[in-house]
Amino acid sequence: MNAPHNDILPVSADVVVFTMREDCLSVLLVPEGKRVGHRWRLPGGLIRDRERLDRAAERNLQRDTGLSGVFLEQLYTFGAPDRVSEQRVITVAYYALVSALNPTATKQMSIGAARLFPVNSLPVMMLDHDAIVGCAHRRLAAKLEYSTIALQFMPNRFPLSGLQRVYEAILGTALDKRNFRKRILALDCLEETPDFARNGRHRPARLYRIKTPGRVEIFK
Amino acid sequence: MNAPHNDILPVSADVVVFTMREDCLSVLLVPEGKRVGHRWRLPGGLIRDRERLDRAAERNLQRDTGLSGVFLEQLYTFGAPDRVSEQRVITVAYYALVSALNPTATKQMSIGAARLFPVNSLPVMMLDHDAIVGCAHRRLAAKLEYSTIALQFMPNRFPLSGLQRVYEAILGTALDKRNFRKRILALDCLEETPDFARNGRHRPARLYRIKTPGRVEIFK
DNA sequence: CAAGTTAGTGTGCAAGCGACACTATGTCAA
DNA sequence: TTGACATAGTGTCGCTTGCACACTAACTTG
Repeated sequence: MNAPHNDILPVSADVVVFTMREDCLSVLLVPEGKRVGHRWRLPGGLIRDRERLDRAAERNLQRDTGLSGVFLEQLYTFGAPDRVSEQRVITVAYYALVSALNPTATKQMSIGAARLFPVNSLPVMMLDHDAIVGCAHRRLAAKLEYSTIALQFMPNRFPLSGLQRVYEAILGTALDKRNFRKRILALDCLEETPDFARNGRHRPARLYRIKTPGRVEIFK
Repeated sequence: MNAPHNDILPVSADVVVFTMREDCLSVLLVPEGKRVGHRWRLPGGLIRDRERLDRAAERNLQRDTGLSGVFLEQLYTFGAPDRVSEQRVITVAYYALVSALNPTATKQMSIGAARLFPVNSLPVMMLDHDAIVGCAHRRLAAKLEYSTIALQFMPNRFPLSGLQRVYEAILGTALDKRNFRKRILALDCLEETPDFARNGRHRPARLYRIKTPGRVEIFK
């Protein structure tokens, strides 16, 4: 019996995976079908009976893209019935942040048919997935102001200018270098390493490391 | 066939209704059953096929409590399977704010078996409904800082001291009168009326009115 | 060694925030 | 009528915070 029982609905957990590619905030999408001219969709899929919501998001993300062990937070639940053609689906949307230079994640992401798209030039997407991406982008930008969430994009060691480029890519605006450094260092969430990044014909940049990796601090 | 189909789940929309009673932030609950010693639960119920999520919240809220036309926002979606005894239910939680002196709402609320409980002395509740109320309370307190959401609790005309008591009840802390008035008036969301509240043996208080009722401003 | 490129640093001003105490105006009771 | 009581209403000062703003440092490469 495939027809939905009354008041019992399919529920999917879909994930907006953000990562930084070439200083551009990008989203990981998977093809909706195999034909040419297909649309794209968020990685995700149906939640199983007796499965935790966040576990369902992780599982479907791994199935669709190979990614696992990433930072994941619930975003919003979408469920307007007019969003669908045939079968109504409720979507519990999550967003994930992936470090750009995480080799494991990068390898995982490049395995399947998934592709990265810059958030400012997204392809045609299934259902209301474009609205979900927009919602996630706004949430992410808002969280920059009162949390250390942007550190999730950073590799183990990085220069402050790299972090600044992350902020600028998400916010879509340029930031003053001095004010940015003052503000970030005042958070007391980074510490100097003895090392420097030597690349390019210019002065090397001090590398920093996150004091408590994997932990997102909220400050009001 | 009542057993759930695989990957098809019951989804409920439940509502945390906040209102102010006797200067105390309170939540509207309905009895889980009719026996003595029953637990209490949030008003809410299953989402129907082809029904918008927020419409389902409104419909179930009206059915359980008689309330309608209130301020309603999505809170979070809860769905750990261990939260349940028999049947796993996913809950899309909403929160609603009701003006204390709204006679229509007050009348509606007093019709059924629903009862108001101060948020600091809640009864034993079904499933994880206590966690949902806690989550809603934290969200509400956070929104006081960057929005005019508290005005949803106020009647048509009210003194500033009344609004201050709302803030204090939600935050659980006392606020300085002069700083509070400065801050609220600086938002430019209220305007004086020519009238005063004359109650009690003391100086009457100027009554204010909301410039754009029904509209919650966000200021970052 | 000159040109090019990014790293790194401090100050001053304006706005906002919190601490803080007294006068004003009504009611009510003696 | 007057005194006691209760809440309304008002301004300043110091501190912190946010923002604008320009130059020197250090490396690479030709």
